[in-house]
Amino acid sequence: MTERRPTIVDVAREAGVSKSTVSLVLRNSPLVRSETRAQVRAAMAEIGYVYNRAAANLRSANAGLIGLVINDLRNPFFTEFATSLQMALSARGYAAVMANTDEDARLQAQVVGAMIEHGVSAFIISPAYGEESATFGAIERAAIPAMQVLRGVEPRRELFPFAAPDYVAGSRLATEHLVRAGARRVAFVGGLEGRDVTRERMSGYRSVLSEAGMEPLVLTGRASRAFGREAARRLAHEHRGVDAALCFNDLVALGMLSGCAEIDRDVGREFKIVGFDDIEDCAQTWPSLSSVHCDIAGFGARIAATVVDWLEEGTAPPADLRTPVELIVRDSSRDRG
Amino acid sequence: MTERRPTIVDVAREAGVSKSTVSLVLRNSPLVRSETRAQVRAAMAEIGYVYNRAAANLRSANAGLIGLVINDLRNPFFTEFATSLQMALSARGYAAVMANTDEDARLQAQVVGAMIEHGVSAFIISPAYGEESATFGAIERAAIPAMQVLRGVEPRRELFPFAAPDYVAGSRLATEHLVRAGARRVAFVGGLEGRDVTRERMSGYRSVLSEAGMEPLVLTGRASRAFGREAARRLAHEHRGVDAALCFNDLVALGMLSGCAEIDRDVGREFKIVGFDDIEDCAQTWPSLSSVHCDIAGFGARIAATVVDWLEEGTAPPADLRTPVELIVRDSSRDRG
DNA sequence: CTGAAAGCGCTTACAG
DNA sequence: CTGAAAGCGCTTACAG
Repeated sequence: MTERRPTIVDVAREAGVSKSTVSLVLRNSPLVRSETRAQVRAAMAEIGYVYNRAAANLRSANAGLIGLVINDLRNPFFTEFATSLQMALSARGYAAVMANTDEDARLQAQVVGAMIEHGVSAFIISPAYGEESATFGAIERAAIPAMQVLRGVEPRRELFPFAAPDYVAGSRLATEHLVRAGARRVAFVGGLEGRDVTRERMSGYRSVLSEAGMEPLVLTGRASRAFGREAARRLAHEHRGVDAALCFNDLVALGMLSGCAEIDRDVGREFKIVGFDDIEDCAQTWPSLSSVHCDIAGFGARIAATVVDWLEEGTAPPADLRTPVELIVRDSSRDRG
Repeated sequence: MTERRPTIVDVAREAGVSKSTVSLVLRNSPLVRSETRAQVRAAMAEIGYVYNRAAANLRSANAGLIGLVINDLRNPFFTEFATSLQMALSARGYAAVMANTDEDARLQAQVVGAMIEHGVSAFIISPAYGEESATFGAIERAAIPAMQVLRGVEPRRELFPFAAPDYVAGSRLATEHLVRAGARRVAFVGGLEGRDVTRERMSGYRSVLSEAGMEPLVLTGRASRAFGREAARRLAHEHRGVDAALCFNDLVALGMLSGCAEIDRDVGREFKIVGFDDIEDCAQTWPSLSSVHCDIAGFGARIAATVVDWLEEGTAPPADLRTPVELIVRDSSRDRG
């Protein structure tokens, strides 16, 4: 089981040509006569040749490996993003080295270092908050193209272009919807203080409320089901006037749904909830969950295309790209029957 | 931004030694005097040297890249597995190239081919059902160690060792629990007919029921929330006698929970539900979901260790490894207050 | 303990 | 259209 893999020299011998010719065939060069090409291909099949990209990469560039570094790969929003991105890359002939950093900037710097050693051609990174200079400094020194997605922590956007769904527009849409649906008091629930994404997802909420002359009420906290559940209880006990909530993300909203079920609070008529991201679960819960649809699958595919174009055509992405979002209204924010 | 990366030759020049010595330092060889080692390390830091694994791999073996091929990466069970595995590999100095195959055997063969070109040192594969020979044939020809996990589709287990949680034991535990809790009629819900995993998760159910002298009722179907939801309705309308269900997995069970909420069927006392896998959501729903805990995070870490040992020590994994499972009883299968 | 040389499997000019 | 030669950045014996 451990005999040596055939190389282009073996193929050349089998096909009766020089190894340069084999190399040209591999690279689909038009210089090779089609007969010769066929001969070479046949020889490759015959002896079971497999291309060695590492060796090729040593001479040329573009290893065809993309590093995908994600702050929380267990969160379904990021999972969907990473999966869609990986599949789109694969369709374009690229493989993805993926790593979860668990929101740990130190771990992030470490995995990025490892990926640089592995010779990735580009990075796509949804960064952890915290000490970012180790990570981006290393990428910069290695002169590897890198995009920040979903979150931007490194301010030099010309060097590390940023792309994300339009969070501000999404929170506007959701808040307008709640106000129009008759909510008297709308809370914003979840998301950690001081982070850009929280700020953006809150800002549309704040401006709509202020336009409507309504008072905001913000409960910041971890973006988890557990926090959402607890928040549902707190709102019911400490803020009886609140009859609607825009959540930082769907996990918080799903937690609130559980919390409301637990305290037997009717969601839809009595209390309205809108999530953010529109992960798959939203359509399957009872009641189903209204959410800001970020088309994260499409976003992933788009980022894949952007990065591949960057590598292949040299067309750098815009410094700050926002993709459109849309509100999906379901039972959690409307009267049903 | 595009100047050439420093190589060991540059380091050697800077440190005033030969490039062989630099190489020995890189490989932590004890042959190098510690003073020299320090000099070399200082030189590397000074000029910003980064190790090029692709080049190293050309001479030696073990690229330190592991291929992780997963049938459904969006499913939280597999996400948790892949993430835990990747993080454990990373801690051991390995990077993971990951790909989702979306249950498509053709796509699987394609990504496996790409990973072989990238020179992965081993595969860990949760295979799609269907035509497996293209995939495993290619791995065999390339002589790359490969483990099948969670599902076994290739029968030659000496060549492609298999590991999974003990599904049979889990379904026994769950069924015994339901019977002991007073269920009169227990259904098995979800899982596609004819697949090994379905068969195993059903077999413990069947044997316990037969020991208890109870009739089985099986509703096979996709392992999705949507199917579970529909099944909850069907059971309520067409099989009124059924007062408990063991689900193929947690997604089906979560769907049943939604379905029961929808038709206002009380889960816990009136109707008992147990899921399988114990994904994170189980503890957060209302009512919380009983489930067979597979410790998938621990399983992922264990597989990482197994494969690394295989590569580094040459200790091949057992042909068929089953890891223990445990039943977590929550509100969905007990009377609460 | 350290250095000079060959070679891993490719690609890239450069001749022909 | 095809071949001979050099080189990518490392590691590996082999001398010293």
